[in-house]
Amino acid sequence: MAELEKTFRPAGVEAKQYERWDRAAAFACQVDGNTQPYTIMMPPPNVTGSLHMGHALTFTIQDILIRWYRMSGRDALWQPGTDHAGIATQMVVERQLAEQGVTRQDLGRERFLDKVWEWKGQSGGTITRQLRRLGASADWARERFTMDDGLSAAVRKVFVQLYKEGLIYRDKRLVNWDPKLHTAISDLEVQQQEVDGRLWHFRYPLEGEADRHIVVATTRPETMLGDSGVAVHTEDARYRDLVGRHVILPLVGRRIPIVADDYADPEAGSGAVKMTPAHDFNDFEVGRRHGLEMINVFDRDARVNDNVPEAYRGLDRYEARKRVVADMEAAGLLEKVENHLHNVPHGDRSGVAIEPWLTDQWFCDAKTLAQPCIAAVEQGRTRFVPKQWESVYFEWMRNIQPWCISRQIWWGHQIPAWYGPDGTIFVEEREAEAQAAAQAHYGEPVELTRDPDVLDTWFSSALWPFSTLGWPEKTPELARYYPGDVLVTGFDIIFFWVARMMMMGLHFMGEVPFRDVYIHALVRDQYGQKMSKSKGNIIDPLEMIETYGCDALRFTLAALAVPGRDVKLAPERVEGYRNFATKLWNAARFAQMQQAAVPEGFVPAQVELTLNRWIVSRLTATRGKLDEALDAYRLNDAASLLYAFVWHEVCDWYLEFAKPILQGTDAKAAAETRATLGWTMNNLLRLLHPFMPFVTEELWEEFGDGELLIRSALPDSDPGLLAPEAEAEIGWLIRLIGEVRAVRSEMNVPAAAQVELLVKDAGETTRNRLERYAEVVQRLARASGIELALGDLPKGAVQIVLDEAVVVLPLAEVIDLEAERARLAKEIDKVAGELQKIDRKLENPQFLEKAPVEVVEEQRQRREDYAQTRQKLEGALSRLEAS
RNA sequence: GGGCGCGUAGCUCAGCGGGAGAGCACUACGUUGACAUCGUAGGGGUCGCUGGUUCAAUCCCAGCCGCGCCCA
Repeated sequence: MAELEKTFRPAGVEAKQYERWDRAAAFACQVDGNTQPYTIMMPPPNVTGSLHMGHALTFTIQDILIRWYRMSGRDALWQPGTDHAGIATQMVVERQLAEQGVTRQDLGRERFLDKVWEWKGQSGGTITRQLRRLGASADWARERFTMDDGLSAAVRKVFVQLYKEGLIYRDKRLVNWDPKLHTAISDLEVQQQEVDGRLWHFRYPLEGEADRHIVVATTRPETMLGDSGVAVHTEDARYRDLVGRHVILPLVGRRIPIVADDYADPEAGSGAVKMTPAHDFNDFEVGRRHGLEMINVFDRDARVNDNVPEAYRGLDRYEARKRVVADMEAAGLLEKVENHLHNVPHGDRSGVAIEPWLTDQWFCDAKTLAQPCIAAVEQGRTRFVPKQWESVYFEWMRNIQPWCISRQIWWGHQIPAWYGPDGTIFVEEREAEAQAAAQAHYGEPVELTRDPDVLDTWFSSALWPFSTLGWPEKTPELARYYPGDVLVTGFDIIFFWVARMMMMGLHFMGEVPFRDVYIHALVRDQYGQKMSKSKGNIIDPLEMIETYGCDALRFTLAALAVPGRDVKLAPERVEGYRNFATKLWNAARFAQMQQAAVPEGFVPAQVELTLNRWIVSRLTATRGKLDEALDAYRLNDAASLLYAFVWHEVCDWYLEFAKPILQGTDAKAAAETRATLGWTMNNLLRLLHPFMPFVTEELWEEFGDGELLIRSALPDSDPGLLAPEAEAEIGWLIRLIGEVRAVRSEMNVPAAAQVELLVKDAGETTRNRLERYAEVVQRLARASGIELALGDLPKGAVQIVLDEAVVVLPLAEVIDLEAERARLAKEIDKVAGELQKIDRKLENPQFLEKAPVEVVEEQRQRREDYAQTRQKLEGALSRLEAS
């Protein structure tokens, strides 16, 4: 490889390396292989989507895991794809048509769907293209779309089977109706929004006692047109005599009963509540209990319909509200109006207030399907990380409501249900089968009409963990990759994906769809605010990639991905990790200049120099800790380990210590160090690759073995490579240099000045080490020479205590004696303070008796170390006083 | 109202029973051939408050104060 440039330029490298991986089919799983699979089902992003920071986080995490386990020797499958996003996609295409003045009704269903497919062909690949820029190593050859033929067949089969098992049914119930999009939506697609509203208190006159009233309060006056009762609490003494009597509904004139029901809160307002069973979920339940009439007063646009007095018909619900209030006031029946902050349900796509509306819809019996899902998590067959999310999951699953799965739109899986002339329903996978069933039912062929509705998009997403593997066919993929190892997603999606994939997976596969569910946090801005267009605080991942490089963004996200905590992102963080990439790049550049390379047959266990044994040991230790961190989904720990190892061990010390050897006269030592440096680069690139795939693959061209890094193995984790004695020795060396540097700096010794080091009281080990590392110590501590101090010390010397020895810097000309005295005194104080704390413990009989022996032993050891240090420091101080 | 979580250095956060840590920011010095997207050193913390448990509490428990999120 040509000489590396001075800085790493991500742009060209990213495109080039991704292309190499792609060409080599490096993302492909090995269905016929015999290694253990590792499977991640990518929660399919919305086909209309484009990459935002939340995607960047979740897919970076998934990619790190998949690359790590691929390099661990597992047969990795990361199944990618997109979902068809029924409402969102239909809206996009309808908006385009609207620009040409065309509605979907103008085109008709079939031609409209052609348009949607056309749009999907042109624009549906945005998000997956952007995922590639993020470095996602998904098995793109296996990409699926929820509307693919195979996945659609799976949807029909599931629908039919659940219908025949009684777990899907048609029912007339209140649903969340979106009056703008004209479709029902599920509870989960409804967002509560806080609204500054009003609370109107109305007087309803009692039947037969027109001057006596019962006061009800409402935030939605227009719904009174559909009132069919008033409820009071069973125990409410104020109204006891009124229960069973009637009021005359003002403006309408309807006679409606007063019922006793514990839903009415005696503490709230007057204690009496109006009941509109056809337009409120709570009222619906109360109405059912008391047989109240369900009076639907709105049409599909939420305009008042013909079930009300003529004056209000055709009014929009908000116009109707004004009108009702005005008329009530005019009639003297408006008692008071209060300001009232309350939550109003809004459609998450349309943004308009949802109208609870009585319609015929298809429902899925989620409660029944949820039972095995609850058990699976209770039994630990699926595990949440972090664990506390279990309770959110349980809470949802245990209180789950029927799932409304039909949507009154065109884009999606049309419900495989046909109606006979008398409305009899025939649910079959294909029309011919429905025809046959109808013929059997009626005794003759009849004309059937297909249900025009489509299914909730999440109905098909729920099948993703097995439909993408070929189900209902018994494919080798299905046998091999189900269940998956982990589902990675944000907590806001537990109900959408996790819960529903669990339901369908358990029901149709008889086994959980994934062993682990790793829930990560949301990405917020640096102030902890949710990123949103209206706040203008969006950080665009693609912009970050362009500015700092993909590796920097990925490493940042990994470093901030603490389980169970929100990710607060600031561009400066990305910049910092860009610097890290540069640091790595320059270390590699140095290694290249030194012609570092792993020679044929190099065995790291056989290196002899302590320095080389040290770095082999450190790398091996780091690798072990990385394994633990990844296993626990602690990507932030993994990122810090890598950062600290590369920067603060390899760059700060190993390279510096290696320099004199590489440039020295001992050819054997130089050769071994060149080899070990090559080995170190080679192996740290492997460790870093899942986190920073591009820069590492690029450098691998220099330090690798000709194969692609993405397909290489992680380093050997042989504990035999650990070398505690080498770690002790190099640790001592680092401390020595650090202490000398600190003292020089504190004493304001000019950086360029060389200072002699004298060492007093050195034991044998220290003497040997001093001899061995004289050259590096001189170089890194800017020492002119190192001598053992045998006789008297020079006057005005600075003294450093290092274990049993005292390092002396004769700085008579430079130092301020008083300052040095103060420095030593301060250190003695610090050490004395520690000693005092330890002594208090050791003198406490309770401590000696009750604390574990190893803790007591540890404290004794610490005491001894501190005592030695204090003695040495005091010696140093008295020598200073004497001089 | 119910539930979950968070308050540790100026900022962003690790740690979560026995020695207060990192990154960034800040200050001083420094271009010695990998790197100024850098190097060396340094300052900076009653670990929100109050009690309790314990030989020992930033860490466990309770209460309080402040903040966030989810569900109703």
